[in-house]
Amino acid sequence: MELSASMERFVLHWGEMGTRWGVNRSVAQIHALLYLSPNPLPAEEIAEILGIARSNVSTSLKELQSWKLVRLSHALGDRRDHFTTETDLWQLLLTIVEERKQREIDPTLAVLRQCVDEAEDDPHTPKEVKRRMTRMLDFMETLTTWYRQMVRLPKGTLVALMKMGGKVAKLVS
Amino acid sequence: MELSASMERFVLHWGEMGTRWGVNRSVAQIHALLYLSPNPLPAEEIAEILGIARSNVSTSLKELQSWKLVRLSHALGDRRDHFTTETDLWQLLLTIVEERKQREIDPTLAVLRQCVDEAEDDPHTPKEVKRRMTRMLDFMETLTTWYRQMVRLPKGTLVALMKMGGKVAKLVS
DNA sequence: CCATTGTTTCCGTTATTTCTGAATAGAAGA
DNA sequence: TCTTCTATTCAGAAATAACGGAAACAATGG
Repeated sequence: MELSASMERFVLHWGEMGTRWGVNRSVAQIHALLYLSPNPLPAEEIAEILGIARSNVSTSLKELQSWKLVRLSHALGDRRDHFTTETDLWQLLLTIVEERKQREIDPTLAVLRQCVDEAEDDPHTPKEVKRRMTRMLDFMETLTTWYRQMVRLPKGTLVALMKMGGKVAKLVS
Repeated sequence: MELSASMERFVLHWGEMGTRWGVNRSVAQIHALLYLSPNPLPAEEIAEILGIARSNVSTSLKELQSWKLVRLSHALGDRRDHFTTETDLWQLLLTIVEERKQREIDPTLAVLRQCVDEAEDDPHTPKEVKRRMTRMLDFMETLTTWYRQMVRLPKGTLVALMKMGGKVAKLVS
């Protein structure tokens, strides 16, 4: 496959965005390419299209697989692995959020609990500081509780709720 | 100010999290420190506490100010600038989201529109690819529309909605 | 088995980012 | 005006991350 101008723009921009969110450029580019590609691509071809080393593609695909963003597939009569990514963007979003939660939010909650516990009866930590740590913990717990409930809803409900936008506010009043 | 063990843990972890989200370690550490600090801190003191160069603190504070996460303040009889950060975490979240939207989402939408336009009558871009670009654009527009409506609600309403959790789903059925 | 094809790992190189210390600029007070 | 205190800028050093190529490894088919 040869990239058209707009495909190239898409892929390059995605790579750029990746770096701003803590994902390296190659990884993000590969993800973008797979998202656009109508058919699964073998690593070799990804390397060619993006002009990066085959080994780099291998590493990046492993990374993407660890994020559950890329799946393996095979074509008849072809020994090579082919790769695809989720094309349902709602599902994609949920996967990314879930994965980041597990990798970053959960450990952060653990650290916060540890901080709050440790500070509890430590005379070196000012009262106000304890209060702020506790507030941060509570805040993040509120958000994750909300997240857990939202993620459990059927996807259709979720989409419908979002499309309602501000109208949900009526519920509160 | 001297950091207690739990304060140090908090600050270090925050720094670590920063790097995972595209914010550099010093910037995130300074933000964490200011969040904990009961009173505004001068740059000099921040440098001492965190053990980083004064110049680095200056740069990082500028960065934080550009994100609207840090404000300047002054103490009587002290020529030095002092710095504080938002302690209302809802407000903090909104600020970060708004800023990232402006810096990353809006430009991405622009690029996506450009991609879709350009691909429109370009024979080199397969039909399916066009469809996927369009789907991405629609998806991100749906999310930002939702965001714009949510952010307009009074903070109390927002909090209340979130605390309701999955119960809002009743609205849909 | 062996040859071939495909994949991953490893390590040195390159590129990028972050950080520091020195120099500079700017304010405030004497 | 001169001095002192504070803040910023900047060039290079240090640290980190990304990348490529070679070699090792694994799987398949003959």
